[in-house]
Amino acid sequence: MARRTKEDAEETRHQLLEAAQRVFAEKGVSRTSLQDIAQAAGVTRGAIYWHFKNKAELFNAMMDSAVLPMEQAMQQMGHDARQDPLAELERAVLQTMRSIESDARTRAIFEVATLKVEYVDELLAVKQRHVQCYLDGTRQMQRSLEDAAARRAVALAVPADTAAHGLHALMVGLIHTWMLEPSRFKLVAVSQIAIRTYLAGLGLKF
Amino acid sequence: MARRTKEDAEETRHQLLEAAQRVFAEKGVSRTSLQDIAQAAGVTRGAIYWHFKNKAELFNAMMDSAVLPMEQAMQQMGHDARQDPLAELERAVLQTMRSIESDARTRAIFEVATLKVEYVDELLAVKQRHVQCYLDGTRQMQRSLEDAAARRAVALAVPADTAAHGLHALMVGLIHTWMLEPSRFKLVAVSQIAIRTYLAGLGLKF
DNA sequence: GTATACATACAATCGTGAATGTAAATTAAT
DNA sequence: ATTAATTTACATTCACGATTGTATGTATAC
Repeated sequence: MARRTKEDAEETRHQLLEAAQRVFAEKGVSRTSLQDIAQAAGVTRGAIYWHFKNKAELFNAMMDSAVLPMEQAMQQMGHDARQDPLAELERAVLQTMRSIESDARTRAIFEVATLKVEYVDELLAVKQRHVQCYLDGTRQMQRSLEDAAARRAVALAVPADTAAHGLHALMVGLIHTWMLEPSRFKLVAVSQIAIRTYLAGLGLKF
Repeated sequence: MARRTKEDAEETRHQLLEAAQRVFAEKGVSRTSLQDIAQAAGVTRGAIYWHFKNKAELFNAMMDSAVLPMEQAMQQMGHDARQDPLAELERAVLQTMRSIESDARTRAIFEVATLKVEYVDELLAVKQRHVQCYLDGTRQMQRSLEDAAARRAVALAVPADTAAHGLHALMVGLIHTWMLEPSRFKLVAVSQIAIRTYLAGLGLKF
């Protein structure tokens, strides 16, 4: 074939990301060949090698398309001093859970990230991004918890950083458990109860 | 080579499981060939095909060697009516965490199970075993929570099954988070605090 | 002697990356 | 405004190594 317009190129790039998400979720990352993705996107492998260096970079780009929006949402927490930091925290967490439970794209990408990829070799960089995301998340949570405790004039039952680790682990565990068997419970509903239970244990009430 | 005694055969089988654990943890499941494992065990692929049908069955056998003992420990919970079910629950959970944090074999296998395997195709059966293990675990936890509440003559703050889901998710999340970056926190110490915090939120005190 | 516990050899497939081809879109020159 | 030159955005082809499953060989324990 031949040269297309820039908009067309962006469109095929987008199609490739969509196809990758679908096929990765279906077959797992290591078992899908670039041929599989190209075919699902209606192009050949040549197109992939034009837009991405290799499978790892394609995978990275796919993750970015889902994770970047969430990171932004997390970053915005705590910027409005009039809001209760606890309410903001809960809102952010439940919004994430809602996306995972209801949005097919987000769910597929989380499914890949939790069950259908091996974090080795080239994909170690992706794991490092997860680590960074996790560090940022716990730091943000720690601040929210400290602010909430101060506003309520109570002391946290445990050190704030440890409390944040636990809260983060609770989120991660809820997502992983739900991914294992989504029919077992309602992610948003159970998450809300679990988080409020944990916060209550810290001495924080709504 | 040639026929060896039955004890020798068992020994090579054991060596194969050990080698599989090491190499899987190093390179990920999909990227390790049976040749890699055979070489690490000091035999050839023929030995593997003699003892196991294929890579999936070898993987299954390896998981069993680590998971079966833990399942037994969980099963034994609640069989002694004189013990506080909450103390038993905590003991079981922390024992698991201790194994993961201190025992290299257990840690390697959990590392593979959480970060270095894709649950697709032939390995879907392994995922189903995880699901079963998860269902058994939450059921057991639910019973312990109900018993503990009854013994203390208090009502749980939330439905028992939901409470169990949350507690299980907390464990899973702690393990996953720790695996991502073990240097970030002490697994046993943080787990104890997090679990006690959650239980306090349920209205249960030690 | 025979079944066992492997080792060795072989065929067939698959995925990758690079090389090469090519038609259309852009740009520059006239 | 044409035309020519040059990129662009892919498609096609090829060489190569890596794995897998199986088939067959073989020495030894029983």
